Amino acid sequence: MPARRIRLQEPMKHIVAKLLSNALAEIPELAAVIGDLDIGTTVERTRDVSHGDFASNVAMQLAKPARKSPREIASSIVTALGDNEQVDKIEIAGPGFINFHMSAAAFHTELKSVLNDGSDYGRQAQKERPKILLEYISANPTGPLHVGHGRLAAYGATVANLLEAAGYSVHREYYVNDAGRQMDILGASVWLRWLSANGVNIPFPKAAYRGDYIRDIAAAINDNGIEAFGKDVILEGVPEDGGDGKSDDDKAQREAYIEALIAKAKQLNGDDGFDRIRQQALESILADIEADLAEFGVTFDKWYSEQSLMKTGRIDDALAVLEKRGLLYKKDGATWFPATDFGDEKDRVVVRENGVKTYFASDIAYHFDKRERGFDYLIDILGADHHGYVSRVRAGLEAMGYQGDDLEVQLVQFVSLYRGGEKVQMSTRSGKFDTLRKLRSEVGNDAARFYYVMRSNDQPLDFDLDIATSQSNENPVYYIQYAHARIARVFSKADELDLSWNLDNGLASLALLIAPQEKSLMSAMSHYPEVIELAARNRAPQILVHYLRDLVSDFHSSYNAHKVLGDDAALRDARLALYAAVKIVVANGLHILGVSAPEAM
RNA sequence: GCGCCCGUAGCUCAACCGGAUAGAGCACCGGUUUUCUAAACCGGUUGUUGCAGGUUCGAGUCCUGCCGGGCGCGCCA
Repeated sequence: MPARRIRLQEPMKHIVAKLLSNALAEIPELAAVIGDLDIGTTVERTRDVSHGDFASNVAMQLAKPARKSPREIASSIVTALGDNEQVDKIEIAGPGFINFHMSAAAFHTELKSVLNDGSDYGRQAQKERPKILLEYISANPTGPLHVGHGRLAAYGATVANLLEAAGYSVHREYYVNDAGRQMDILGASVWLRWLSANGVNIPFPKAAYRGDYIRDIAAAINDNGIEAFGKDVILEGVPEDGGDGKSDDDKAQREAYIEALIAKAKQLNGDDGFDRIRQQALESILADIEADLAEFGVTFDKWYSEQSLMKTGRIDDALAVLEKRGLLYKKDGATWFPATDFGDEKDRVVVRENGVKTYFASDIAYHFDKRERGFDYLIDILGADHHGYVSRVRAGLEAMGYQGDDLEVQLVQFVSLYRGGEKVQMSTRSGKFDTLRKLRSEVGNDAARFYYVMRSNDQPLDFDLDIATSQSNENPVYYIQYAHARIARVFSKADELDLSWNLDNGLASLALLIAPQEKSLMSAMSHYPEVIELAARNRAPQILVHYLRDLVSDFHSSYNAHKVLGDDAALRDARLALYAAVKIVVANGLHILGVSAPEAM
């Protein structure tokens, strides 16, 4: 089989932009006032078919600098545009829009590109820069992922796919908070559950990790060398646990209790012994998270460990850089970073009075390290509750000598599950439906991936389990997948009927596709590369979701209106060519969303 | 109190660095298959874009104030 030649076709929109640029270049008085206006951004798809296929508002944009009326400018541009085989008609309309009616030949060319490029259709040529580092999820490794992390996962993975399709190099990274106090709490939690399983029952701290998975980890750890100390030995000198209340006293007492037990765990097991428990717990949880995500189609180029950041001295290095620049000061025994000098609202502690470096110190070092590793542009995808960190991490980057603008943060709002019209409670204790794994097993990976990105990330998401699991027309993910399966069925039916598809004949007969449904389907299909570009630029997967639904709707209309496997071979082959192309576009779009494109349903 | 995000049709949501008459799905009503998958299609109804101003050729989109909701404001992570 000959290698298929991949020719990365520019989106149709760029064709129009290029025509406009060429025309403008021929009009000196306009060329002089374009400035940094990007002609491409003036071109958009029309909403109304009577306005043609594309419209540009460039004449309106240039009206002010050129000090002429928009229509006058439009008129001279249209004259300079002249004739082109890809454009049937150019009109000036409304306040000064230039409307382009594309030729059938232009759409046929696009259809051929789809068939030629196949799974690469819609992919743009590789850009050298910026090299993007996309960090997402980065959930603490203290337990299984919950449904909120699922949204971060689906959103991050899809944005990464979109950016790659748009030609960027994307490095996917998960930051593992495997250092610090919470790891101690995790270790102590597992230790106490292990003791309990070995007959030593210590009142389980309210501030510890209480999930059942902790017992499972405790049961599974290699406990060689761990000793079941007596209750009185362990509790000696340890204060009582605090109450359930939200008062500062209760809180402080709960902290004191777990803190004392952590100290005891280290003392009795030795630092090495406790470290072994802690690391086993961590590895077990990380393995679970990684497997969970892999099943969900979410993978990373690097799992970046906070421990490694410490061990390699990068945190100390970062603090040394700040120190050298005079950007650290002492107050109340702690070391502070003057974040207010860089636009944050408060100064921040980087080393606590007790000598322990804060999470923020790691964060500065980590983001500094990202830039030092050669990534030009950093995107962090965070839960909406983390928005307070944005300005301080930016401040850190700036203090380290980079631009704050090098860091973009996309915040993802919370997820609520609904079943039977009722909000599903997700507290860990009543915990019917808290984990991503449970959600995936109930609704399936496809529906979960799809629903998570169906809404804009800055809107809270109401995830309706009834709709996501229903196999009906209420469920958009099935609607789209069904179109793909339907097309696959047409081709297998053609084989059954011995109506083998002649591609060349089909391509030569595209001019027969003149039904309104077919024309709008061809037009819709040609949007795809622009949709990818737009969705990538806006970090907005829902744009792709909406597009696919619209595209598929056009397909279903066409399918219902026109029988494909008819007697007229030329028309049949042309329609099969169209459907083959639609199938490719649907598959490509679903692939970016991480949703399967089934051949049969 | 201060900061960030949000407010669009009965419901859930779109709307491309500001563009032409603000669009879909669901729900509701009626219709379509001797034909390639009816998980489909066709037709019908839905708006003071939270409120009030401002910026301009043009505002759901930008600015100001207010109302309503979410989140954040630790020597926690």
